[in-house]
Amino acid sequence: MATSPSTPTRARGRATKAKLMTAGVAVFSDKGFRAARVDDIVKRARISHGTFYLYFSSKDDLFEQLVAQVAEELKSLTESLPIIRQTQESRDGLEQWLVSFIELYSTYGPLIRSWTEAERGGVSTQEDVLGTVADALALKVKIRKRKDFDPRIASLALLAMVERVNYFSVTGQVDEEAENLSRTLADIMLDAFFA
Amino acid sequence: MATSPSTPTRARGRATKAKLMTAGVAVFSDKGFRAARVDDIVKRARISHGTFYLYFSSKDDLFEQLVAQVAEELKSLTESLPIIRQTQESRDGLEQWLVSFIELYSTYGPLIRSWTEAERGGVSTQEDVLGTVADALALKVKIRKRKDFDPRIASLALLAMVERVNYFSVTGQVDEEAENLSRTLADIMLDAFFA
Amino acid sequence: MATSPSTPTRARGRATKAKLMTAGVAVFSDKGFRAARVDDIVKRARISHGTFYLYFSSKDDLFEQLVAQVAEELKSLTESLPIIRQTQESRDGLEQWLVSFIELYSTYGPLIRSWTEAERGGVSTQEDVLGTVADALALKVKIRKRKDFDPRIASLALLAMVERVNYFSVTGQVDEEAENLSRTLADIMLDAFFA
Amino acid sequence: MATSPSTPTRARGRATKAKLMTAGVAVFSDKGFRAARVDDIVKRARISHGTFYLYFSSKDDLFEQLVAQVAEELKSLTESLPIIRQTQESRDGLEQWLVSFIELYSTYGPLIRSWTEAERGGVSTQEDVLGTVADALALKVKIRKRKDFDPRIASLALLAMVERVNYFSVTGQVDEEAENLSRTLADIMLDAFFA
DNA sequence: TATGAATGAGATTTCATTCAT
DNA sequence: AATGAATGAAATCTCATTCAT
Repeated sequence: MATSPSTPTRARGRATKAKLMTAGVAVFSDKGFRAARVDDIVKRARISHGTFYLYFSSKDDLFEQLVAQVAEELKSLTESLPIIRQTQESRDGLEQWLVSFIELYSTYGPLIRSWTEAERGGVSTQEDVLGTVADALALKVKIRKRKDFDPRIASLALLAMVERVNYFSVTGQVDEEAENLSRTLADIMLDAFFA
Repeated sequence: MATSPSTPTRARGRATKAKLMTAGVAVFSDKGFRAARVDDIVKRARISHGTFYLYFSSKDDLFEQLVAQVAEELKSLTESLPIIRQTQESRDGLEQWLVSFIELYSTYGPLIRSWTEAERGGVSTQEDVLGTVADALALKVKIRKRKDFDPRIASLALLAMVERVNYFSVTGQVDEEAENLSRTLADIMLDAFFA
Repeated sequence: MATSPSTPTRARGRATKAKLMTAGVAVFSDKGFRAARVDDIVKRARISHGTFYLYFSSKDDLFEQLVAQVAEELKSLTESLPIIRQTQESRDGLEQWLVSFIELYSTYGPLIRSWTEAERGGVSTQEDVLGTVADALALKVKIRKRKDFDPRIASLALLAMVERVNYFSVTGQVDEEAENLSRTLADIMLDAFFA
Repeated sequence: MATSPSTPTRARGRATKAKLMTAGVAVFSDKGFRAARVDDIVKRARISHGTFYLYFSSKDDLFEQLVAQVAEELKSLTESLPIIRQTQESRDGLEQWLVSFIELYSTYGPLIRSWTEAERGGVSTQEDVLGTVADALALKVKIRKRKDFDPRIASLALLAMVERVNYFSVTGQVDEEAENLSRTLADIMLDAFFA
């Protein structure tokens, strides 16, 4: 239908749009895509109902713009992933990277979780976030082939673990300090890869 | 509001209710709680609209009854979890158990994923499925204390991994045979626990 | 459930809400609470269906707000009731007051009659309109104690009579001019009180 | 539509029908015609849903049969009303009659109140119960014409009073013994008629 | 650029009545 | 004569989007 309205040109307009996007992350995270009401978003942004459609052509449009934003940040993140070998250096590098990963997930995790739900036409599933990162990870892990599984699955498995534990950490179902978690998880990952 | 209508007394009624519950699992899994239409459910069950409300007082009610059913099955599953040691026997037992776990997830996984979305009043999140099973697993794993993490987190992490990989398997983003997966995952778990 | 939506801030909104309340009185009066359709109300107000729920969270909510409005007007009415003695002055004052009472009943009588029907939880019955006014009346009537009845019952009885006759007048089962009625009723009341 | 099913021929059938009518009085009285659910009625009668339609072709049909029953009893009541003059004998007779009237109202009052609500096609209003009785009463009262109102209005007014007070007595908003009430009301009536 | 109000398509829910046993 | 189950038309309510100012 209507294409996304043009980007606001003045400072005030940009500020309004930013407020709406921040509110969008919060509300989509809280309630999921479907349950999120445009009303919830505009209330949280303290913006009027009509103004929303000045910046986004629809609820979908807002979601897509948020996704694009996350994708952007994810891209830089995966690109910063170091080569992983069975060395102390790698361990430190991986741990460091996991801190960033977890940080990103603290902000966007629940939003990403609502990804699937928002898919319209089956497109988004393939653009799976974890899958993408896992593929990058698999390429960086210098691991010997094991007869029973390939690195891609292992990467996916381990990232899933990271994501989930972090999710529990964010929602308070597990209370460990972030720092602690990343070390623990780095340990498990390396143990698993190089068992 | 209205309380859940009484259980049907005759065979025909019980069959109808069962049909509706089966259809419910399918539709909630497909679309998530919010997007699922009562209409979708009754159409799939080939039952009239009004009949739905003969057995469930609302869409919420159906969901809650499904959750209760899953919880029940999960309970038996966790109870059947064997003690896990660093032996070949344990490996086989765990692998076997994972097959059951994965099977359960094949049926109810997507439903469980729509859990959060359906929560009304924040109750459900705490009754997290994985969390519950993870706690049971932690108790069964005979593992030496590692300085940096307790078995509960490890269990949770590993189950998260299992769940996620299985989810990818179900949705076709990873294609491995179930049998293969369970062995792979059992390997990773034991490696991680007893590294 | 949902709480009553907030009051409109601008003139147009207030006008719309007023239109809906006026239509509500008419429709509830015509058909009673249960038989009244939200559809009837919005059609009469020439307002769209969705707008109704912008101002009232439900049919119940509209009814409750109308009841509150009636209660408000009744309060002023009872407060304006003069002291009643066996004098010509009192007779005139009472007659005058009855005119107001009848006028109020012409507007809200049928609505008040649908009170009982709408009661949810048995609250409304006790807040009986006539009862309230009768109590006020009993306090204002300077009457000697009669051995067989107290002023409160007499007041109630007489007001009931007034209400009913007026109702018949409104529905055309009795055709007397309003002016005529109030004099007649004032006569009967004073005769009864001071017989 | 369907005409009323034929009267049951056997004892069991008659008992069932009686149970349904009793339940009908109770439920219509409690909730009014519209709000009364067939379900409420059959539950109270401890009869199955389907059986209801064995005896009554519709909810309306039940109501009409109940009305007919009340009308019957009312007819005998009005016929038993004595001539009323300004004598002690008349006072006693009227009081006695009011006892019967109140008794009838204790049973059917709330049902009669739901009369108007049930009217379909404006027929019932004219068959107003009080109106009918009032007319009978007016004929029996040997009263001199007052310049300002005719006996019919006075009768109606007074009966309305009687009905209403009795209604309050039934619902517990006034607590006087029935015996007491009838004397009080007889007093007011005669005072009013023969002031 | 911003807003409060209005809209209406589409969802959920109710309940008198019919059906099969 | 009795029953539990099924039906579907009609009602209530929701909410993304558009409109007028």
